[in-house]
Formats: sequence, structure tokens, C-alpha cells
Amino acid sequence: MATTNKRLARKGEETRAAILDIAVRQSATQGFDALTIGSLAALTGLSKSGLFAHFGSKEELQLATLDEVVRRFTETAYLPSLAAPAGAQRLSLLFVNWLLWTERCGLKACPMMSAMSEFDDQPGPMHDAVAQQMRKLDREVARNVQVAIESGDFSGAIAPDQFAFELFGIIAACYRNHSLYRDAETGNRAKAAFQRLIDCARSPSASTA
Amino acid sequence: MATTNKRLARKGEETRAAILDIAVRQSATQGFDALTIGSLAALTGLSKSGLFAHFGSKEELQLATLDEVVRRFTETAYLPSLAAPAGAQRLSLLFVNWLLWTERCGLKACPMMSAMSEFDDQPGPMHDAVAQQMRKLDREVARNVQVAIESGDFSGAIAPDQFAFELFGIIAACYRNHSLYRDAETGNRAKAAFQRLIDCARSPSASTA
DNA sequence: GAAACAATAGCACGGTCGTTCTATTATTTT
DNA sequence: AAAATAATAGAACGACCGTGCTATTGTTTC
Repeated sequence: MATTNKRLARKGEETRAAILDIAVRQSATQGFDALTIGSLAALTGLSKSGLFAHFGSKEELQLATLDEVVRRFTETAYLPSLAAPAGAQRLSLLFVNWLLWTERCGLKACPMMSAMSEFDDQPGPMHDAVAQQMRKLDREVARNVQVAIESGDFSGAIAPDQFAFELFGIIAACYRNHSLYRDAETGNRAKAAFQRLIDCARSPSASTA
Repeated sequence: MATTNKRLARKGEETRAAILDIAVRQSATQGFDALTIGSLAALTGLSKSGLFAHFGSKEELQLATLDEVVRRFTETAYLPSLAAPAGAQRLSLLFVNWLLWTERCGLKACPMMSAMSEFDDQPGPMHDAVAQQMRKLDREVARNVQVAIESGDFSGAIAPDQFAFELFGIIAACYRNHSLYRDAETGNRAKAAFQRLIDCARSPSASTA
């Protein structure tokens, strides 16, 4: 059916992908509000209207960029973690992948963190999309904690939801130290915090006396 | 010297304070980039140029707003924590004050968190100011951990800097859950996480085997 | 009350924003 | 190759942006 190669993708899908690639990179450091039609057009070499036609509105552009971010996170961090058996081992693998995924994707910051802080207090489709994705990840964490408890690896002293809450805290602190302080020790601090979390989850007695 | 009352403040300082009050409120939910001259002028009832004259540039307006945010945090969270003796007790008090200060100030979100995520990857005066303030707070935390270790309350299993790192993580996770999920359990999760942090800091053995 | 000054308003500027409309090209299909 | 269609460009719009300039008003000082 095709002349040179068998790609079904029409030409436009290629440029759309190219746009989103730049948009993802841009969103990481500048935020989603900085995804302006004009600047992206300049960066891609397209005209404003040419770029605009691919999305129909700025909000659709932001949603598409978020989708692409999630796709890359899934590909780079989540799916590889499935190599480990569900439970404590998978949690550890997911944690290190989560810490490293932006670097592996060639990003200088985490677009999901940008999206969160930009839309957490702004009702609308972007807020809902971000919240939904973060919840999905939280549930995945909690599910594995549950498995670890049932298998006896964890004692249940830390509830699954509490574990997910604290795990996110470690990641958030890590990105702050990295971006705001340019602290070289950041990775080690995150690992130490995670180790402490795991240790407390294992030992039968952990919290309030 | 004065006619009716002895305030030294010229009239302009009152309006400047009124502007900053609205600016702080605005920055909490909309971010510092949303502190536009036009919108603030509309909210205060001033003209654009009238408002502009108080600051001279948007960046100065942002810096002034950040100053005011820090002033309120200091007044609402930091200074009250000095009521407790330095060390573990002051840390606990600082923690709860830190959790509650935005609510006590009538804010619906934390402007410092907004500032952090907006400027962490954006070099300039705002980045530096935010980083400096956060570091100051981190150091204050670490200093109290050090005191707790020296007094025997803490075992030293968690280094002062590590403690500060993790404490910030708890706060960050807390604001996320509150703003993004509207989770009613958020406060309890934060308290549980802090309790676990304190427990680990007390017990002589905590981390890696 | 007059003079000096601080505080604010009004207006205009160039620039960018998101978006729409209408051409004009590329690409795909026949 | 011709016809059909997808992809892109160009120009224009109203709105808002930050920022200067020049009045004008209000407040403080003498």
C-alpha cells in the first residue's frame, strides 16, 4: 500500500511527535504554562498556526504533553519494575527507576512534579489528569506494599497508603534538593530515606509507643 | 511631628502592605508568575501604573511578595517554635507549626512551595532568594537535630542533614495530598511519618544492616 | 494656608498571548 | 498524472503583558 516503507502514520503524526518531544523537554524545566504556541513554533521551526492545528487549543496541547510524559515514565520506570516480583523487591526497583527516569529520558527535571505544583490548586482537565495519574502510581505502590505484607516481608506496621505517602515525600525532597540546591548528596539521602522506610516496614514494631 | 497619630509610615506604605497581602494570597494558589501588574491592580482597585510605582519591576514585586511570605512564616511558625527548648521538643513544635501555618494565615496553599517549584530551575534573583530561605530553614532543623543528639535525645543514627531532608519530604507530601487529592487523612499521615522519623532518630540502630 | 513632595491616574508603546480565517503547499489516494 | 485530502503558512484579531512618560491628585512639612 505504501511507496517506500509500510508506516501507516501520516506525515502529521511525525511532526506531532517532534512537537511533543520538545514540549516535554520544555515542560520539565519551564513548566506547562510555558508551553506557549509561539515558543514551541519557534523551537520546532513551524508557524504558529501550523503548530496550533495539531492540537486545537493550548489545553489540548498541555494534555497531550502530559500524556507523553506519562507514556515515557511508564516505559522508563514502571514497566521495567515489573521485572522484579511483586512486593518489596518490586518496590525497591520502582523506587530507583523513579529516581532515575528523568535522567534516562534526557530531562533536566521532572515534568510530573512541574505539572503537580502548577495544577494542584487549579480546577480543570489538567488538574484531573495529573491527580488521576499520581493516584494510579500511589495505588501501584500501595498494592505492592500489601503484597509484601501478605507474603510476610513487611510487618504491616506501616499501612500501604502511608507507605505510598512517605515514598512520594522522599522523591519530592529529592527533586527539591537536586533542582534548588544542586546538592550532589541528594541521591544518597534519598536512598537512605528509602532504606529507613523499608526497615520500618519490615520490623514488627515501628511507630507510636 | 504628626497630626493625628504617631505613625511614621507614609501613606504609600499602607497601600504597599495591602498590595502585598493580596499578592501573598494570590501567589499561594496561582503562583508567583500570576502576580501580574494588571490583575493585582484590579484586585486592589489601583491603576496599573499606580501599583507599578510601588515596586519598579515585576521581579521586585515578586521578591517583595516572597519577603512578606517569609515574614509571615517566621511569625506564625518559626518564632512560636522557640517556646520549646532547642532539640527534639522544638523540632516537634516546629513541625506542627509548619504544617498549620498556611491555614493560620488564611492561605489555601503554601506560597513557599509554589515559589520553589516555579523557580527551582530558573536562575535569577528569585531562585536565589527561595533557595536561601529554604536552606535557612533546613539549617535550623539540622541544628536542632544536632542539639538533640548532643543531649542524648537522639542517637545520631540519622544525620542532621538527613533528618532535614526527610522532614521536608513529609511536608511536601502533605501539601500534595491536600491540594491534589483533597485527602482528609493528610494531616494524620504527616504526623505518623514524623513520629516514625523521631522514633528512628531516637533508637540507637536504624538503618542499613 | 502655601510650598514641597509623595502617591496615584491616564495614556501610550511594543510585544506576546491564544485563536480564527483563508491561502498554499505536500502528501496520499485513485 | 489527476484528484482528493492532509499539513502547513500567513495575516489578522482582541486581549493582556511589563514598562515608560506626563499629569493630577492627595498628603505632609513649613
